[in-house]
Amino acid sequence: MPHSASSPKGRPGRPRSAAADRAILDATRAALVDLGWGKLTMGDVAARAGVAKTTLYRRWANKNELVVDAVAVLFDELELPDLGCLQADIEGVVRQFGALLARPETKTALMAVVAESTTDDALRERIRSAIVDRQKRLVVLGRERAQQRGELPPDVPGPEGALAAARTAGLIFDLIAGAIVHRTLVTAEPVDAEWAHRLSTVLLQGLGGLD
Amino acid sequence: MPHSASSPKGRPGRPRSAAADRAILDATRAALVDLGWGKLTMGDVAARAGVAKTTLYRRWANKNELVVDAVAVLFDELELPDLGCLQADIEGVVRQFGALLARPETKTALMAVVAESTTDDALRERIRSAIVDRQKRLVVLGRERAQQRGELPPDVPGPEGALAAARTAGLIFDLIAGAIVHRTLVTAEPVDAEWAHRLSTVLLQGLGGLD
Amino acid sequence: MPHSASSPKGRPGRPRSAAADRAILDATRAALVDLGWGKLTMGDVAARAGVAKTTLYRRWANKNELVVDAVAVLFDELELPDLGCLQADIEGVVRQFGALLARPETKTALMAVVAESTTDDALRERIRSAIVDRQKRLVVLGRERAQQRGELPPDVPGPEGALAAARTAGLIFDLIAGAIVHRTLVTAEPVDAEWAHRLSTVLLQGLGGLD
Amino acid sequence: MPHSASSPKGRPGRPRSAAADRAILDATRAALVDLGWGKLTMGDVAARAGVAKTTLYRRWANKNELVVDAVAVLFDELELPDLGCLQADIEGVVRQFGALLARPETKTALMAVVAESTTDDALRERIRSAIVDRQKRLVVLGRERAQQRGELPPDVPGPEGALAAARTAGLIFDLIAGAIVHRTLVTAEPVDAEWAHRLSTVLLQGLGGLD
DNA sequence: TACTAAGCGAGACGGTACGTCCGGTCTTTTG
DNA sequence: CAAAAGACCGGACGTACCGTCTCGCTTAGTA
Repeated sequence: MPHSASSPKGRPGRPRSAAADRAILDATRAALVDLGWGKLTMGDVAARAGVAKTTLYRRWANKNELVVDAVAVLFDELELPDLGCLQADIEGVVRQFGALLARPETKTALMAVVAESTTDDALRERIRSAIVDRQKRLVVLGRERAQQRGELPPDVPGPEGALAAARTAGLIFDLIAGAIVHRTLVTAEPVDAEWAHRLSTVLLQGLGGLD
Repeated sequence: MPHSASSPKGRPGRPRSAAADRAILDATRAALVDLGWGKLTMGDVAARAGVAKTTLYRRWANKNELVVDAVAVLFDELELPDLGCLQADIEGVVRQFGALLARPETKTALMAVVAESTTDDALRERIRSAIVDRQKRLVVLGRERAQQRGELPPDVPGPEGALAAARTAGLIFDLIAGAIVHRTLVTAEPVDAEWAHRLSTVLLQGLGGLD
Repeated sequence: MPHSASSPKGRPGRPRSAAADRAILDATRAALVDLGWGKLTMGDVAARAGVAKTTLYRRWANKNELVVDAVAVLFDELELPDLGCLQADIEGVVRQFGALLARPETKTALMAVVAESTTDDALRERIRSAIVDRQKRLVVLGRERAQQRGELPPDVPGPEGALAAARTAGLIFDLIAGAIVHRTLVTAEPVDAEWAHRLSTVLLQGLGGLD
Repeated sequence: MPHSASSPKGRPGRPRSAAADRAILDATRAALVDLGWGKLTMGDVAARAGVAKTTLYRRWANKNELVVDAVAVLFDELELPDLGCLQADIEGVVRQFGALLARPETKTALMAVVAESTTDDALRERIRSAIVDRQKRLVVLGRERAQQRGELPPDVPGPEGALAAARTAGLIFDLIAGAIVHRTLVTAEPVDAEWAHRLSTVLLQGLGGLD
């Protein structure tokens, strides 16, 4: 998602190199792994990508924008495979997310980007739209599937029902994502099958208590 | 915790100024609030503290060490007030932690420090010992209190019982801290009384399901 | 004479700014007059030149190199005007050199640079090639003119004659330059017409005594 | 000549260590040889002397004062031995001065101190009184001896005679000292017996031509 | 086929902060 | 008191990046 002129067609002049785009994003992720956010430099990314610094700045306004774009795509690989029952589905996605965060590139990328966002509202917004909100779909999808299977009661109809559903989805998202992130980055212990099972057990059991 | 020579007594030469220590740490926290990690500069901290840059470097080897030390103390204020029942205790600590993270200084500090730690093992260890582990005591204490009240069954005696208890404490810590951090820093919505209540409800209900 | 890549043609990238070169050298001379070698700082020179400090360091490796280059050109203005007879020629060049060293920029520059060279062989070589050797031409030229006028006997032919001529030229150069420098910088009295006359008289008279 | 309190006797308190004085001056000369003026640091001198920096500053107000004092004594060893005739006397003192300046400590010291003086009038005055003027006695003494031997005519009596004598002495001093210094420090070739002989020849022959 | 507009590599540019070093002062304890 | 030790402030050092700029050259589409 480099910030280019809008009309991709018929613009005069030499077109941007798609290969450069790819090389830059790959180089950014590689540099992030090797160096972390703080030590990553635009010059180094350019050199890794075999590209001039100008080519970076023609596409992204600054380091933040570039890194967020380079990182966002990493989180798109999460899926909710249908494993037959809600608990299995939850465990599956927990393990997936845990595995994702176990990779140094994603770990570094996520934390760096979130940290930088604490004092940069525009960046925070970009992160939310590019990364976080795209994953909430997993919670919504899992809930729908469970309702179809009869494991969860259907939504209360009407606006207050929808509101309650949204609130619960938000809580679950914070719980799952937060627990995984905390275990990975702060506690620094692995998200293994056993831990995923215990987490999903607590969640399922606990959610019953929310009216 | 500046890295000073060990023997505080009878060393020859002019002793380090304790006032400078304090001024520097205060200035660091203030700068962190105003500027965030990335923009914070040693020169600025020195100027705020009314101190020469050399005085900073005499005490801390670099920015990371200084900021971690400046930040660590902020998390010591968390307590577990006895509110009569386990749910109230949990809600209380959740709200406390939420309020703590709502302050810009703590929010910025925590994330910055954690992010930096993803590529710096020494820093990660320093964080864990200086910040994280000191808060696990809250979970342990809450559990003991609830057992005394009869709200939770006593620990199974023997080593495997202790192990199970430790594992559960770890899960709870990740769940509570993770959810609060995630809500505050990623979802960017407040930890209010209502959310704290829902979280504690899920937790209490869910914990019953673990064996 | 900034230390740049050799080929001035067809090099890729933005070319060095010639205006910056000039501004820096001018600023260096000005700073040298105002502050002297010891107090001269690269930051100050950069500020006077309206240039970033990096631009200085891109061209010169350090203060010494910069100042020598800035100073060297000052000594190129010396000439040997044909005043009709040898004594007048000598007096002319003595007065010229005296006037040159009377200017604070040249005085400061020369001494500073020579002093620094006493412990820096590379610097000494740079000075000799950039400043000193270029002035020996005056002695050689004056001798040739006087021989054409018949005021001095022609060189003895053969290698030993050339050697003797070179030795004498060296002695004369040390005598003239040394006396002027010493009077200006150590004795700190002016090189006026009368002193120039007395010096040239001693020299002319004295040179007759060499074989 | 450290700037000490005036009364050396009966002062209360612990007396200054004379050993420290000597150690400091020796260390200063040594440091000057090793490092040159520019790189010489007070801390280094103190360390070499096995003395605290405070002890330096208690005796000398700053680097300049210390170095000039350390250097001045070096030039006191010049003498004018009576070799029987004027030319031999001159050659003798030329060789002596040449040998003196061949030593790195004197070479460095003299130039450094002179260079620093070009922008510091107080320092220049201190140098003149401590170093230069003390050597003019050699010229005056040589002249007197030659007059007693009948090699030079006696001074013209009266004030204008004295003035002329002083002027000539000044010229000779500038010529001799200047030529030696220039050859040693700029031309960077040795003052050997042959060169000394040629210099004295030119001088003696040339001086006959004055009035 | 030439023209034109933009992309591109290279690298200079003005800034800003880094972490180090030194000058000269101040504050301790020890003699 | 002096001396040794060393902390202190101030300020310059030379380096590293940032994000911008100016070159000469390449690569399209349009005339």
